[in-house]
Amino acid sequence: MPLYADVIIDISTEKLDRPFSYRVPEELKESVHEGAEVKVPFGAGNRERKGYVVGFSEKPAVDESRIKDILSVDESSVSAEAKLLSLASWMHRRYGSTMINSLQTVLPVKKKIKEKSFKNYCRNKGEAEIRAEIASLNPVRFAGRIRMLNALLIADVIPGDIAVSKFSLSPSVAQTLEKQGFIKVETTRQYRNPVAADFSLSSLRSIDLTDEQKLVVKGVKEELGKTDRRPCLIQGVTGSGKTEVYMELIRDVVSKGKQAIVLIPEIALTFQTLMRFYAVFGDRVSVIHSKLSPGERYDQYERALNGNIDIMIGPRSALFTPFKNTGLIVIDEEHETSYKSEKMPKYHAREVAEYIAAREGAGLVMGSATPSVESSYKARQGIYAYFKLENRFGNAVLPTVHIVDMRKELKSGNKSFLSRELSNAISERLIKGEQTMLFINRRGVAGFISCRSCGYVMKCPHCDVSMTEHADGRVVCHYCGHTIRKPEICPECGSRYISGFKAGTEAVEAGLKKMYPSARVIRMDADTTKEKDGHEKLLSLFADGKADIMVGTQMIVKGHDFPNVTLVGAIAADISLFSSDYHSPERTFDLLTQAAGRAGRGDRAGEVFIQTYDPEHYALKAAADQDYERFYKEEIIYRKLGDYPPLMHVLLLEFYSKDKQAGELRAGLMAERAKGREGIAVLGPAPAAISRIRDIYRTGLYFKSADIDKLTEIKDQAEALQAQFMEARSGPDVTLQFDFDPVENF
DNA sequence: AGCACGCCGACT
DNA sequence: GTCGGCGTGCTC
Repeated sequence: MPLYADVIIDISTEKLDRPFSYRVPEELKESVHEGAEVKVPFGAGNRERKGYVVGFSEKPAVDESRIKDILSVDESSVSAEAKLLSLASWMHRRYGSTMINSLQTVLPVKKKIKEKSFKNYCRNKGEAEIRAEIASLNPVRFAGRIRMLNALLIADVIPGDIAVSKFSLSPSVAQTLEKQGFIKVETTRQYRNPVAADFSLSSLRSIDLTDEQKLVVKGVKEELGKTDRRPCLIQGVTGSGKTEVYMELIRDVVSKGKQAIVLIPEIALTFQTLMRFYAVFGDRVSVIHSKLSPGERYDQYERALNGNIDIMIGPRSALFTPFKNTGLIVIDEEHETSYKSEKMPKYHAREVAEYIAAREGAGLVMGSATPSVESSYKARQGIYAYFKLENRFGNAVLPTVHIVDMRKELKSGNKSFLSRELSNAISERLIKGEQTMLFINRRGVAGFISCRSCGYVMKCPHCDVSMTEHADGRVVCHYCGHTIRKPEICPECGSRYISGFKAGTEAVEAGLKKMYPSARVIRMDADTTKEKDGHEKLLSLFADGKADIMVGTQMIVKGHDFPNVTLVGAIAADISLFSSDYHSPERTFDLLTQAAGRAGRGDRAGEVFIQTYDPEHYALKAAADQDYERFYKEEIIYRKLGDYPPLMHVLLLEFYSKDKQAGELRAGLMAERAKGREGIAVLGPAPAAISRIRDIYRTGLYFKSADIDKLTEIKDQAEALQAQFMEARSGPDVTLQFDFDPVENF
């Protein structure tokens, strides 16, 4: 039986960014594999081109007669691209996404490539000659050539895009003109460097390490020098100088001719962080982040490929930097949930980094003030090497943390969102001219509209969520964008008492303005930071002392230091604890620990108030005492009791369908097939927490096992079953996604 | 990107 | 007819 391979051709054109089928000759069957670099004949001229195998099929996708044979396989290829391709193939198998999805995750968008390589058409003959040529040419037959020659009389050099757009230059005309020697084609590639845009360095800074940092650097280097090196976890309190440790390790790796990748959560990727790296490593550093255009992004990819840079800083996608010889991967703020992808393939950067590091023989270093329970567990098991940084720079004093029991407040008649203690503290700061930060956990506190007579809550007709009232009188669904005008009367009972409850931050902002009319309040949430530099603008406004109080969501807790902030309040600390997600206590702990770290970063001691309806919760108490150990010990017990990671692995199958029954039916079938297997627990199927979005019904099916391989088997089985359904094309469409050790609530 | 094909004016 | 430039569309 003939075998066909899907090959993507290595030509940087948008239109070719898809696979082509090729026949695998008998003698190459052994050596062709997913991710392999192959030579194939391409196009009418059968020109030999480089390509990469991205998949296989037994049936030809197009008419058999059109399919050509693969010419050869380059087995020795260690090109960065081939490595990325095989990484994509690994992710495709590991996380159960389609090969195309994996490829799109790993490879940059090629479509903006035109902006990257400029073609310039330069005049190559004298004016007289050109005039003579124009005069001799028939103006009707050679219209294209004359247009171009005339243009050359005006300008010596004509950029390619202008030639095409203004003089409608076709490739055949350009070719003829070049052959006749009238023009010379120059291709310039210009890389945009997002780092060095607006400053230059006279000299590079050196790295000064404290004794404690030196010790950690030494320990990590020793570990990474071993042949059976383990990933290293550095637990360092805020302000202990983890970045210096990373930089020294990077300097060492770079001096050996290797490259380094530094992962940072997008939200923490500030200009300051970047500057620190730039000051030490100069323009051998580059960065990718979400604000870069596809073109700029692609340029950074090329710069890495060509060996123009040694260090890449960025969010989880920076893992796919095509370095020739990656020597070190650093994951800063290792516990951050943004390292888990929400799109297929739903990979975790930590896991992929481990895979890359093992394959490349590179070191993996992770750091956090509050490591994830998963990583801490591995460190305690000896799977990770563990290091600690305990000393802070200077003499920063730990803030005093108060836990405020909001139930007592309510009993004594205080119905406001602020406890008396916290509001007293705010008044005090206002008088002293010091700043206050108040944060609210955004989850579950989006505004909604309800009827006070009958209790009707307005829901989106397409999603299983309540709708949110906006300031301009519109009512919007935050999941699908469905927008309607706010109704005058309750559609259920006709009462006029239907009104909106504002989203958390908005309500708090309004409340504060009422309570402290003279205070200058800044609100920072998804709404107010929508515009391009909204985030930075608000932060610098606050840093410059142009506001007294900043209200916001999690985003205000991460990143910037404000020396004049001496008071931090968590308005409703336990909202996230109510979520059924097993990560909630951990997230609450992280958030509160970080929030507490915001208070008193200057020389004045800070104060922190944690308002809660659940003051006895271990996560809150541990955060108040800034006691990671205690939190971990308590948390790991709950994880054990609940059979959650890191002790067990979870696989979530997500079924999406327009037809409610079809999704449930298929989930039920797959649950049935998997039942009775040893060492695997099956939970569900059950409707998702949000059971419908955009008219698509969502059903979840969970599997738990201590052995990740067993879950992978389940995934493979489900994939095969799904493929059968796709083939049969019977009944309504049901799509299936896989999520290993899910982080977000489904 | 590069090649072929079809269109259309010009010329034998 | 048929030659050849020019623009368009496809490449397994």
